[in-house]
Amino acid sequence: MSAQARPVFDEIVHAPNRLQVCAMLAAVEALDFATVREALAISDSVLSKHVKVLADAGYVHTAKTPHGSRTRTWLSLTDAGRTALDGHLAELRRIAALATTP
Amino acid sequence: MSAQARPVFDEIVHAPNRLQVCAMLAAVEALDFATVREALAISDSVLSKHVKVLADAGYVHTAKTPHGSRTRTWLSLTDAGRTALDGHLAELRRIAALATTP
DNA sequence: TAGCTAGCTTTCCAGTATGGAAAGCGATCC
DNA sequence: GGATCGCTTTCCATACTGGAAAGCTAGCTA
Repeated sequence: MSAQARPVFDEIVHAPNRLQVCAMLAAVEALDFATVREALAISDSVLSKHVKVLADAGYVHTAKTPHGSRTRTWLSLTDAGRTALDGHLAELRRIAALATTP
Repeated sequence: MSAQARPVFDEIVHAPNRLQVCAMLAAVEALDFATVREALAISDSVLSKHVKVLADAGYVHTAKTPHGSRTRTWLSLTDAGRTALDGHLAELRRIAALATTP
């Protein structure tokens, strides 16, 4: 799966919080907004803005589903998002490899 | 050697250009200013500022040596720098591991 | 129907980071 | 005394972050 993606440094994915969001989402089908927000310990507004950045980039898909009486927003990584994350992680590995004396 | 450093996310190391500088320096004894600047394809001022940030954090040591008639500035990772880099890479690996479905 | 609430969104408002260009500076070289 | 090299620092403009607060919508509740 994330075997050999083309190493591409992706600024959108690199931001600390977004990197974590992407990594969390990559492991599962979907996660709801509140779960991610609590995992990262950031405010609603901040997560909302990061999700918007990822969604605008086409990396994350959001879906609102009725949950009990309320609505719940589910976040999931799109194919493009997975490709971007894999590529970015590959680039990080490449850079990390520089840190190892030949 | 960078086997199991304590995973600590380091903002100073995380910035793209600085991450590369640290990774490059980790692999060798030292590199000179111009070599690093060309490798990253950034301006003098930008590299100088990043080096200053790393030096202020105690992560990089700079030394000027006479080279021919001119002076050359050598950059090298300090022990603290290596520890920070190793810890940061460990944290990135930890995050990356989240991206792998259990 | 008029509130009230949960669950995001958007706006507002700093504070910080980044980058290039240009000006500086000390040490040669001519 | 210039001109250069090799960084440093300053200047300036843009972009990113984050929290607080105001907004919005849908579904209760009285």
